[in-house]
Amino acid sequence: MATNKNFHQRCYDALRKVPKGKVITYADLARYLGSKGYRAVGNAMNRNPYAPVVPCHRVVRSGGEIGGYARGTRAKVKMLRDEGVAVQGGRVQDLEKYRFKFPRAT
DNA sequence: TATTTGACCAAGA
DNA sequence: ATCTTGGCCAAAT
Repeated sequence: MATNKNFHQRCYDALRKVPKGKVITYADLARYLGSKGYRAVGNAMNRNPYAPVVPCHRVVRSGGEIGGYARGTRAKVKMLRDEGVAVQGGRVQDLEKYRFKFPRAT
């Protein structure tokens, strides 16, 4: 079962599956892990920025707002735009369009 | 072991 | 629209 590894580790593993040009919300990520620890997810990112292998910058808030980032929200926005995500007014436009959905176990 | 912290969320005033 | 309050979870102190 997936609950063996540490919560953080699972966060990184799941986040790694998010393709470029897509984003995911903290809530969805937590929900995918079978938990409601939205904050724990963000905490994991903040504490352990596994650098390039884990695209922490693709995680945004539920309302489409960018949220925080270890190196500043500015940098986060910049990267998202660079990946093709429309960010304006401090939030993602057409969140539903860019939102990534995890495959579910069959 | 207990308390604090945080890149959050939703609802209320 | 902004601000406050309560809730939620795991890691760090």
